[in-house]
Amino acid sequence: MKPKQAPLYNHLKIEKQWQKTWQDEKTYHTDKPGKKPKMYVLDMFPYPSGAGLHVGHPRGYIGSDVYARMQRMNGFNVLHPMGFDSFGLPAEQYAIQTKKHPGPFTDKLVAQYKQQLSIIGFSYDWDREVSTHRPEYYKWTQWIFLKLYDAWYDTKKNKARPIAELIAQFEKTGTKGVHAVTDTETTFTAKEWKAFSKLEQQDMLMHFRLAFEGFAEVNWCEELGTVLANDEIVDGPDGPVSERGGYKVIKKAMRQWFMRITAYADRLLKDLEPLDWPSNIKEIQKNWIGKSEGSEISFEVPAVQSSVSVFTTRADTLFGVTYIVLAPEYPFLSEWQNVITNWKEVQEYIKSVAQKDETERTSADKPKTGIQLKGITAINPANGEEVPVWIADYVLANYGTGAVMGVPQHDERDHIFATTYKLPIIDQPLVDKIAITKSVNGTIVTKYKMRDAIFARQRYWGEPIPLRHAVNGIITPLKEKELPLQLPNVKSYEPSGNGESPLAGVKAWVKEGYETNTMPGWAASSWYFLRYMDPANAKAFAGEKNIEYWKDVDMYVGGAEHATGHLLYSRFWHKFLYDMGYVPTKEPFKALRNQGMIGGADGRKMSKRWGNVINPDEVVKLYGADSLRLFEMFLGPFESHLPWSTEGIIGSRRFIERVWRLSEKVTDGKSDKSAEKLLHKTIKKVTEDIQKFAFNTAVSSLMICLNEFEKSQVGEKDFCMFLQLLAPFAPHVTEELWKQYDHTASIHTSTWPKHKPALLVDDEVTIGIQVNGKVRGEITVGIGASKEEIEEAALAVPRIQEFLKGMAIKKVIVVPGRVINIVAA
RNA sequence: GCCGAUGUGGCGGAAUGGUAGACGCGAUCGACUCAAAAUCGAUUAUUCGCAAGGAUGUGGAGGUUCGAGUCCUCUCUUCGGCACCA
Repeated sequence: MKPKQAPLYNHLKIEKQWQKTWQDEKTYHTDKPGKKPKMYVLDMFPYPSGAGLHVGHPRGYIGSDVYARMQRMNGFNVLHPMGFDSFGLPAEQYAIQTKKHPGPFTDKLVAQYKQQLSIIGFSYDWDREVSTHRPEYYKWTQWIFLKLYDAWYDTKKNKARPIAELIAQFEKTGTKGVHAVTDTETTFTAKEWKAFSKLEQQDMLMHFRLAFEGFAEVNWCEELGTVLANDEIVDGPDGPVSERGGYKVIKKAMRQWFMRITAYADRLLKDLEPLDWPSNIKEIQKNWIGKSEGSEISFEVPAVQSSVSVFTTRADTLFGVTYIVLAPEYPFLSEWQNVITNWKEVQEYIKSVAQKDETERTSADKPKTGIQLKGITAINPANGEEVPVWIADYVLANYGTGAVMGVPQHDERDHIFATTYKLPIIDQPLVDKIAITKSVNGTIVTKYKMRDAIFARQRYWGEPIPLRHAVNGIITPLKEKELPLQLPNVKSYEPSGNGESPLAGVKAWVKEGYETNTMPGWAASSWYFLRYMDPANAKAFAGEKNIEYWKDVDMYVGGAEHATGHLLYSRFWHKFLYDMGYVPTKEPFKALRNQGMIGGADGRKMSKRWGNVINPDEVVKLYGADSLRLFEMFLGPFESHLPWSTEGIIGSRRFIERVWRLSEKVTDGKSDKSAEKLLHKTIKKVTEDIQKFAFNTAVSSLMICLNEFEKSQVGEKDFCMFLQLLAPFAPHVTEELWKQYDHTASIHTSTWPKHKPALLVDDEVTIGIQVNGKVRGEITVGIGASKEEIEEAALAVPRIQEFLKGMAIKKVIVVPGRVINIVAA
């Protein structure tokens, strides 16, 4: 029954009221693991910043919410959670400036953010909210870190294993040869292993652990007394300077923690293939991992009774080698100094290269420099020819072997170098790569461009790394029951001035020997999706039953900018957890969709600087959350970057008002046949479109349906089905209208409509008539009309006869239901 | 430089090789109104024409096809990713 008198559409009242009801009644509550099929729909959780939301931010959330809502109505047990990635820079900066603890400030930001989200009407199960800066959460981030610390990668079994098993192997049989992942020479017997000091054993094991300590070049600013990220540095007149203050920035090797993501390079590449991800994201990850297959070939250097091993993907050009080039950092250079006759100049060259920064050195279009190592030559193993040995800064020390063979005839860079230094360029026939590699005793190898990831920040507002350093250098991981290792209070949030984090200034902390680095931003976000499965669990990062049931994320929605960061790190951690038996799936995110950004109406990025920021709170207040949601979905393809349009949202608002007004003329009886037929077409279209994230065309088809409804008689049942189709987009207004038709339960837990196939078929169809491929008219024919009948009818049209006058019909093509093309000359 | 996208009315965009421009915004005209707003109706790719109707048209140049926005070749624009990775 419809209400006697419909009130005016008041979005403020309706939206507030239903948001409260949904919250009170836990309409979007996720069921415990059971028989119901699961559907995990996840948003990339936000990083709460003081700036708050603009209308571009919720776009992805709206898309995933529409999807989640339809799947809920489809009968799935939907897990659709939200949380906050709450460690990081904004709160850190705030703490430095105000000298106040970032905790309360972060809590405030989280609350603010949540408030902004809540008025948009998302169907999140807020009972599962997580914030990564809370000790209950980061206890498990630390726990996973310890598991990584206590693991190594077994390249034979191609999986991670506990480090204890490696130690047992060392004690029993020792080890032999070069480890494929770490490139470390480890040759010792069991006896020798036992004779190692504790520290030596620790150092050796450090080459195997998946979380390990090492040294890395960082951007160091002496004046600021801190390490800077790449984007905090700008180019100055004499090399790089800090963005803030313009102080000189140099490269400095510092102790760091790392994650051995390179151990997983091949699996990260291979397992990408079957994922339902946007192809460009897969492509970006693929390029980032950068697999290349080639050969390692050894060139004898008789003068020093040694050899240089080069890596090449073009072993087939081996006969064209005219010189060998080493990276300036090539490890054995100083051992050869007595033989190198121009050692002084060589040394100077190496020094000058060291002063250049990374970007200066690696920009492809800068001139190539180098210097010959006089006094030594290398022997080409293919033909025994003697070739000169050079060092040059276009060769990178940390890729391949740090040495390359120069083939100017076939390599552009070598060609430039050879031309610059007047080295010979010779043309030799190509040979078979594999055969030549074998014949010169080389090996076929696979290399990756991807590097191990630095896992440390010299900042306060991050997870403490749960390790103790003893005075003698021995590192002891904390026991599980000692977790979480909570962040201590500090006097100053500023970096310490000698490159260490503010934790280094806490006496009690240092006395305990705790690690003073904190974890990077990507630690917490690499596993948060698992925590949502069982967010309150105090005994595990998530309970087994929950993990078994929820398994992985079915639909993940977020920005494409995480392609080589978060999305890669999460996959790495997940694979590790899989290897160790903690999760049942190899991949965390089965399907991924990227939302496009919304720019300012002026076509520029939405930013305070341009004064083009639109605040969603104001839009919601003025037009309503339903209008905002509908408009953001209608604006254009989900993945496209689109400009905001304040005029445009009026169309969505009008649409909702028209739906509201239509409800007044809905009858108890049946709908017109035409209206009913279109409704069922719309059901099919909307269902398919939401399924494939084509929200803009789904909304468009709802508009088309409404246009027809306004011209027809519409029955209550059909109108309610229409409301159901609209419900994921405009949850408030549809709930309000739905409840006016004697429904006690929420529209959002109702069953998604199914189209009747019989109603999709039309009796008649209008098709175009083409003459020689040009449209000259149209006819309406019965759906069952044969090709002959259509042809006859088309030829009977006077206008067509006019066109065909004086021409002979050569051929007639009939495409049923579409077009008829008459070919004549 | 390499890899991947992208280009359609005034604007956002739609279109399994089959009637290009759905849907929405904007605009123009009309109805309602004392008037305005809101609402409703009509028109709205360009161009020639009084009209009927014609010609042109999906960045550009070719091609395949009865038929191309869609497929192929070359090329340009814009945007992302990587960037001396041998």
